[in-house]
Order: sequence, then structure tokens, then C-alpha cells
Amino acid sequence: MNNWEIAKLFDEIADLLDILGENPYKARAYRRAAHKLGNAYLDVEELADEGRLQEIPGIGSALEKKIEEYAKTGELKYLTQLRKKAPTSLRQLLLIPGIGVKTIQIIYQQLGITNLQDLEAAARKRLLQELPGIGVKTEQAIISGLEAHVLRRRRLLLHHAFAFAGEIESHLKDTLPGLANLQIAGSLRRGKESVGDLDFVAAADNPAPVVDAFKTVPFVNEVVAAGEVKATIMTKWGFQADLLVVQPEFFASALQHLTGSKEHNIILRGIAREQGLKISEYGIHCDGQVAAPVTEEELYRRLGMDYIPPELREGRGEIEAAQNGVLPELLNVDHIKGDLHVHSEWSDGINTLEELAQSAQERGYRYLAVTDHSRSLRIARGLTEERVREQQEEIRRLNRGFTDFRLLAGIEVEILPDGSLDFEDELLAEMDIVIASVHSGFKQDRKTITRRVLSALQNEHVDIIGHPTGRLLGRRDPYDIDVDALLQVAAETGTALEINASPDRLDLHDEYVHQGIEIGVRFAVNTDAHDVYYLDDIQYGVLQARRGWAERSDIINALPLSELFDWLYRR
DNA sequence: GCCGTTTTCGGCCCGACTGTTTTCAGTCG
Repeated sequence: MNNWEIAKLFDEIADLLDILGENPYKARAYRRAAHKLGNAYLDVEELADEGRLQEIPGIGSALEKKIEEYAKTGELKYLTQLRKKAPTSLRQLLLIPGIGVKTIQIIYQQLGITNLQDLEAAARKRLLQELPGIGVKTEQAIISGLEAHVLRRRRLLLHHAFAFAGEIESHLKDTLPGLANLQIAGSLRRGKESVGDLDFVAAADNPAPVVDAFKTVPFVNEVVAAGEVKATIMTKWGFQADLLVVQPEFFASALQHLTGSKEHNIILRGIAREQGLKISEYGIHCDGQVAAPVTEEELYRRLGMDYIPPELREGRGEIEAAQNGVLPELLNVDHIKGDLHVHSEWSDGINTLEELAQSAQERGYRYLAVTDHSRSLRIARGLTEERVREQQEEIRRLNRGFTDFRLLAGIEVEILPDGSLDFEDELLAEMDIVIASVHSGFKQDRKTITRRVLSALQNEHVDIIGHPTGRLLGRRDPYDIDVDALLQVAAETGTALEINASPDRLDLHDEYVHQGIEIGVRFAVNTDAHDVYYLDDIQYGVLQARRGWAERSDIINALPLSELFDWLYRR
């Protein structure tokens, strides 16, 4: 049993309860528990063994029993019963935009429809418009919703999302030169690794022209909905964008509301309620009076807590920390003193060492580690031992010409399928810095690949484990490594783990970063750039680190050079 | 089904937009 399995089952129970019209709060309890369990850093099995499941907020005695039942028998009787009352295939219908549980109930009860195929057939025969509460328009919406569902909405990776958001922003600002305030909100503002849509908040005395301008964004495909103060568009690229326009005095409240996350806001509003207050996107309400906080800082302060940066607003304990004044002082881009993972033309990068050094200096970096691939990675023209020594020589020569800057002679050494490294320890000992990474044998089973990476982690010459889970967002799943074990051993050996800043990787995942930081693991935020242009990716890595609650002191490449050397040599 | 510095029972975030109805329920974020 793992977290993900039980989370999936609880989500199914929640959907079926909704479809069956049971107490919606009961469904929400299951969904909340699923969300909680779905997050990486609780081990349900372990907690179940220790009888500590009820320590998880949202898990009470009933859900504890269900988890224990599943752990013991591999089944959930309750879910089996629900599946008899409502076919579980009905859940598919929830994925269609515009369809909710009430509509599903009617369609199921009156027409016996249980899946997407039957629904499409009925819609095309115009049977749906005969049903109570459904008209021609809803039937049309279902047909186009089915098409959209077939097309499957894509999630945008962070760098694409920022690029599109920038285009929408400049379109609005060009169209409306007087626009007082416009800001991106939603999961993009929280720096999530991928986003499903883009959310904007604007402030204007007269909202109509802003909404109009939004409807004419260059790559809009369809205006999904548009009222006086809100609009939703579907773009040609298959993602949705939302805009809310508020009066200027409500901008901070609206920005906070639309930044989310949903979980964060629900907890926050619960706290407001306990204090006899009500929060909405239109300020803080108390006894019929409305107070509009001027800034988000003020809003949080009014609720009796410290300001919570957007990256932390995930309902993962940040509100409690803010109430107790123990939020982390998050890392920021200016703290980064150098990049410890870049490639040059010596292997599969495109720049010379001089170009890399110059570009790093232009960014204000004090050091840059050149970490080309090792010999086994032929596809990336991995360096032989002789080439490594030549490169070291060249780096020494270049360093003589720098002031306040230093190139570090590094290597990204292969962790071979048997767990050994691609170079002998003698050579590794000569390097300023050693990153060890997996680039082959991704399909190894959990035990094998975990043991493989742990043995690299325990090598005294290895300073950093590169992209520790090997994932490529939207393209390749992480390999089946036991991340808990990885974090534990990294904490013991003092080996750093990489937060790979490439927006295609963002590896390690933010929740694992958080988990690691809690047990004292140190991290390196690196771009893995193969072209100086991609040194800019550091911003995404910093966002990921912030989402993992990282402070400056948790990150080795936020150290000044002398302290970085201390860290490297003390190891 | 969960939860409690008002509560072990009675609450559970809040508002905009749409469509189908004639004042509102359903859906969404």
C-alpha cells in the first residue's frame, strides 16, 4: 500500500458520494484526506503500523479504519458498496467542463447513461435537451465539452506559462495604457512546476474595457464566459486564461483570493470565521462593515499571522507556521552565488569555457562549476580521463586571469547500472566538485536503482547527486527510487541533492525538498545549462526551492566561494 | 466524515456567470 493508491480510492469514494447525492461534506472529507495523503511526505503504511494515522489532519476514526482495512485486505468494502449503487464510469463525466454532479444524476437516472460514449450518442440524438434543467445550450456545451475533453487540455510548463502570461499582460497594457494594476495570480504566481491555466487580476474603476480587451487577446480561440467583471478565454494552444477586474481598493484582496491555492484559502477563511470575520475577494467583512487591506501583508496581519509568500500557499502547514511566526526566510535569486552544474563544448554543451565564465560574471556570479559528462555517456561525448585532465589544465589557466571569480573544475560522472562510478576515485579526488547522475537503466526496479544511487551518495568524492529522480515533466516519469531513503542517507552523509532548475525537470520535486530540509539535507540549485542562454533557468530552480521552504543556508551555491570550499573540503 | 481557546453537535469558503426559469440552481475557480 502506498499513499497514492489510497488517495486514488478516497477520491473515487468522494466522486461517487457526490454523484449519489450524499452529504457533500462527507465527500469533501474523503477528498481532503485524499489530497493530504497524496502529498509526498507522509508514509501512510508506516503511520498505519504505528497507529498514528489520526495525527494527520483530516483523518479521523472512520477514515483510519478504512486505511487499515485496505492495508490488511487490499479492499475497501465501503467502496465496493458504492460501486454497486453508481457505476464508477460515471466519474468520467465529471471531467467534462460544465458538467457537475447534479447534471450527472439527472442523465443517469433518466437515461441510464453511464459513460462518455453513451453521453455523446444521446447528445447527438438531442435526447439531453428533453431532460429537466437541461436545455439546448447545455446540450451543445456538453457536445463541445466532449470534444475539448477528447483534445485533452495540456498543462503548461513553467517557462511556457510565464511566456504566454507575458504576452497577455503586454496585450492588455498596450490596449489600455491607463490600466492601474495588473498581475498574474493562480498557480503560476505560486511557482508551481506546471500550470493548468493562467489567472490575472486587474484593478480598474471601470471594468468593462478591461474585460473587452481580454476577450481580444491575440491567440484567443473562444470566449468561454464573460460577465461584467470576469472573463474566461480558451486559447488556440489549448489552455484557459481567467481575468477578474476589481475596484482598485480591492486589488490586494482579489490578488490573494486568486493566487490560492484553494486549500490555502479554505483554511484561511476558516480562521477568519473563527474570529467572526469573513474574507472574500472584496476585502474583510465584519458586522456588515468592509475593510479592504491595502496589501497582502496587511491582509495576513489582520488575521493574526505573518505574511505568507505565494510559493508556500499550498495548505502544507504554512498557515500554522505564519501564526507562530516561524515561516522560513526564503531563498531568492540574488542569494545564488554561482551555478554548479553546466556543460561546455568539451562534451555536449555549445559554449567555450571562456564564454561560460564571461556569462556567469555578467550575472554577478562569483563561481561557476564546469561539469561535463564522463566517458560512458557516449551520446553526450563524455570526456575520457585524459580529456578531463586537459580541461582541468585549461581551467587553471583561465582562473589566473579572473578577479573575484573562479571556474571550478567539475565532472558529472555517470552512476553506472551496477552502482559503480564511471571514473576511479583517484581522478574524482582531483576534481573541485563531483556531481553523480543516472542517465541509463531507468527501468531498474525500486530496490536496484535505490541501492545504485545510495552507493554513489556514500562515495566520499561525490558532492552532489544530479537530478535525483530523473523525471522529464510531461515526458518521462521519475525512476522508481525510494526518495525517503535517498533523503535520509543524504542527511547522514552530508551529500547535497540537486534541485535541477531546468523547467523540463525541476527535479527534486518541491515536496521532497521540503521533506529533506526538515531533516537537514542540503541542496544545490543548478541549471544543467548546455548553452549560456539557459543559465537564466536558475529562476525556476529558485522558485522550486522556495516551494520546498528552502532558506539561503540550505543551499550550497548560495555560499560565498570560501565557504563553499570549506564545505567541499570538510566533506 | 471531521472537528472544537465559544461547540462532542452543528457547523463545514465565497462570489461570478450561465442557463433555465420566473427567482434560482448548478458549476467553476
